[in-house]
Amino acid sequence: MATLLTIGDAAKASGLSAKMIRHYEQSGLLRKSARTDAGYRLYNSEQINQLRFIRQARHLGFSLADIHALLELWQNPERESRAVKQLAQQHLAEIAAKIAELQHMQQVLTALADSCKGDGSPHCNILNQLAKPT
Amino acid sequence: MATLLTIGDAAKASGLSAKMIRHYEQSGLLRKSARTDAGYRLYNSEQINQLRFIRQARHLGFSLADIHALLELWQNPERESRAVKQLAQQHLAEIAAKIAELQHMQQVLTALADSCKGDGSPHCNILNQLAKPT
DNA sequence: GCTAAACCTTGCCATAGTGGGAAGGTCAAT
DNA sequence: ATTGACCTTCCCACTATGGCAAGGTTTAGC
Repeated sequence: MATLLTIGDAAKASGLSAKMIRHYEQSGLLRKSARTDAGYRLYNSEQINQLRFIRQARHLGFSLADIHALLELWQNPERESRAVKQLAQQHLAEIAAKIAELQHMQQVLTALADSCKGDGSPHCNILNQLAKPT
Repeated sequence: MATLLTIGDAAKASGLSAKMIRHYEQSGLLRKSARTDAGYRLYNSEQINQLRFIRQARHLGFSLADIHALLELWQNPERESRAVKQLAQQHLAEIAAKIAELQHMQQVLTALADSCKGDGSPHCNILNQLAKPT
């Protein structure tokens, strides 16, 4: 039997918020769902799977644009896994870049914080360093 | 002598964009600058130093709200370095949290990508895993 | 049958930080 | 006087998410 869920239940089942499900539909990530006579959105189990897919991809940090592409690949039996892997690797490169940037901040700021006594006196190397003309 | 720079030159001198300098003023981070008769903003060397301060703090990933606080501490001779260090450490905690999150993504996605052949066939573990009901 | 709670709908606004662009004024050099 | 490079303000865009408001619907209790 086809169990159809309203958006609130679909949200619970998928781990997304109802708000975001509407947003994904509106931004073209999801096709428009069926509606009750009263206009309530209804989701079948295949759509619930799509929502889960989206949630997991968001968890991995994929952008909505990437997820759009991933969804299309997923639903295309003619896909080449090459395309999927390429998306993943591009995303991995972005992740690595962000990590590197954050680690640089971490390193510099840790050094600064270590050289600041953090007591009641006004002297502070963090401020001095920020103020230093590059 | 008081060398006054227009916003474009102040941007070059500080490494910020003119656009952002206006934005920082508008959002209360900077006090309103002097103006020429024609309404052009003018910046003195102390203000250029503030702009550099902001740029360096942005470089370390501080939010504008944090920078607001840092600027006030910087300009307050009565400050306690404790307060500065606390801001830095809170920010370091956020950085560490973001790094951890990204590293988690990295780890999971790397494993998935490794298990995807990336050839001309449709089979792909990345998609399978994303589709798996948690 | 009525009412209240818990849903649902759309639409607008906000966030943080940055960029783009338009329409118009100004200044310096030719 | 003209031209190009400035400057001004104002509005819009992005990403992904949340909040709120005004209104319709459904369900449960009385």
